[in-house]
Amino acid sequence: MAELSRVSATIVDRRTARDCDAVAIASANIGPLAAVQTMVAFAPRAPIMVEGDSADHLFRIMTGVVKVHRALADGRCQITGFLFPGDLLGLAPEAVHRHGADAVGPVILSRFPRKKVEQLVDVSPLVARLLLRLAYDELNAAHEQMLLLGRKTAPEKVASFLIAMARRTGSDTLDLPMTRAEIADYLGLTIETVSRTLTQLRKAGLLRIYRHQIQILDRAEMGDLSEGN
Amino acid sequence: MAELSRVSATIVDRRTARDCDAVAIASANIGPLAAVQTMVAFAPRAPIMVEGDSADHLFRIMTGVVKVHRALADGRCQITGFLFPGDLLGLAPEAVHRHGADAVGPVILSRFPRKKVEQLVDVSPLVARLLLRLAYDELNAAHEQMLLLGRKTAPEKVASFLIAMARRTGSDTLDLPMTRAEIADYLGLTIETVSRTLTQLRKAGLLRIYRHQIQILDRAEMGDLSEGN
DNA sequence: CGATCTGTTGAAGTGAGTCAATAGTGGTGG
DNA sequence: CCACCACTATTGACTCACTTCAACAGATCG
Repeated sequence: MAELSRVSATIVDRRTARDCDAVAIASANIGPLAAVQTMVAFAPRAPIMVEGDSADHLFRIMTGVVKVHRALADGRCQITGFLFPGDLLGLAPEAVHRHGADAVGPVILSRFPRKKVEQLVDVSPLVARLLLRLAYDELNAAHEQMLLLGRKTAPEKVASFLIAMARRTGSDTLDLPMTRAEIADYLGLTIETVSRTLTQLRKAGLLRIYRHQIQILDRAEMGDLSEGN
Repeated sequence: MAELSRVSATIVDRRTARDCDAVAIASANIGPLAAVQTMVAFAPRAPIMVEGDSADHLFRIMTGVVKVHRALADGRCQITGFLFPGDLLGLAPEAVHRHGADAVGPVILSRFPRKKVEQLVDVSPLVARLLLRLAYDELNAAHEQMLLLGRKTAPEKVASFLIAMARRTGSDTLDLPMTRAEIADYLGLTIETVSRTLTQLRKAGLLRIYRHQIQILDRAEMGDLSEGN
């Protein structure tokens, strides 16, 4: 793990109020776990978990965004999810990880020993319920993404992605932390198709784009597109 | 729910020894739940759950195969998974189902009230662990399928599917219960592409095909193909 | 024994990928 | 501080894997 020994002050200061809120909310949920956590920071693009790593820690995202992915032998990559402040990483009960996880931008995580978490599940039905709830939310998201990957067209995929991001942040003005390549690997497309589709949506008057800032102009139209209407 | 009042004897008798074994194994796992179960039977193609149904029961597949799916407004469908004897259905803790489930062939399920299950989670850490384990297994399968849907070619998809089915049954001779249309909706392809790809694999000497019976002749080659080598 | 559903095969079309050139951007060091 | 360099994004021309449309062949079932 490419772990940074010290957290740069500038990295922390750049975080938005929204991130802090999300962390605060998640802290309330995690309850008894708070006692045994350690902080860890990662530089942009640093690998947090590698496929095959032994899985002996649970992470919670404090600031920044993490991508979780699987790859084929020849390098083709599918990003299975983006994790945001408050989300958990490394819950799967396997001995070794079946997926990799990288920092998208600068990331700060809190880390718990997995054994402690498992003990808590046995002791506290509240923790068990929380983890079950989170697992099923993830499963639901995964199934939704399977529908996207298997059956949606490129414009529908991009629209779905932007709408989902807007729903998460609660704003129609997005500041995407990920590159076009990462969006492509998330949507099962190529960078070129993502780029072309974005300009196509812009020319149709649905978006305004300046690099990673994207503003959704016609939310209704975008919503219809994302659902295949 | 299109529920049959009586289970036809012929349906039951047609089940294989393998199915019965799977059920026996699953019964051992489910432990305390066994006391509150009811049996329900469904005819081939009968809907078991409809998107939007209230989710107040948990099912366990006793015999037969169930497909779980999501659809877009215009009818495009993605099958998110096939469930086999021993598998659970309807665990998600939402008030209403986000997915539909249909019987593929004749199906017998055992049904539990959801409230009872939730009570058990609170009382028994063993049940909590079991459900968590199952949820993460499903999540892992979903992520693997996302890699397939987003990044694999048609031959790789079909090979992956057949290898996975062979792994599940423990035999290289498969008797697929699902139609080409269902395979297509599971792999994000069309019926025609599934059909063409199967004949292509057959002509390459990797398969032998007679309708729903498929025999994997070259397991190594098929495995390589499924992993993108 | 016809009607209907499922599966196969062929021909033609197309959405997204590939290859390639160019234009922006951001970080680094002289 | 700015000039360079490497990286990211956009755009165009072309290709191709998969889809679509269509015809037909087997199964299955009343």
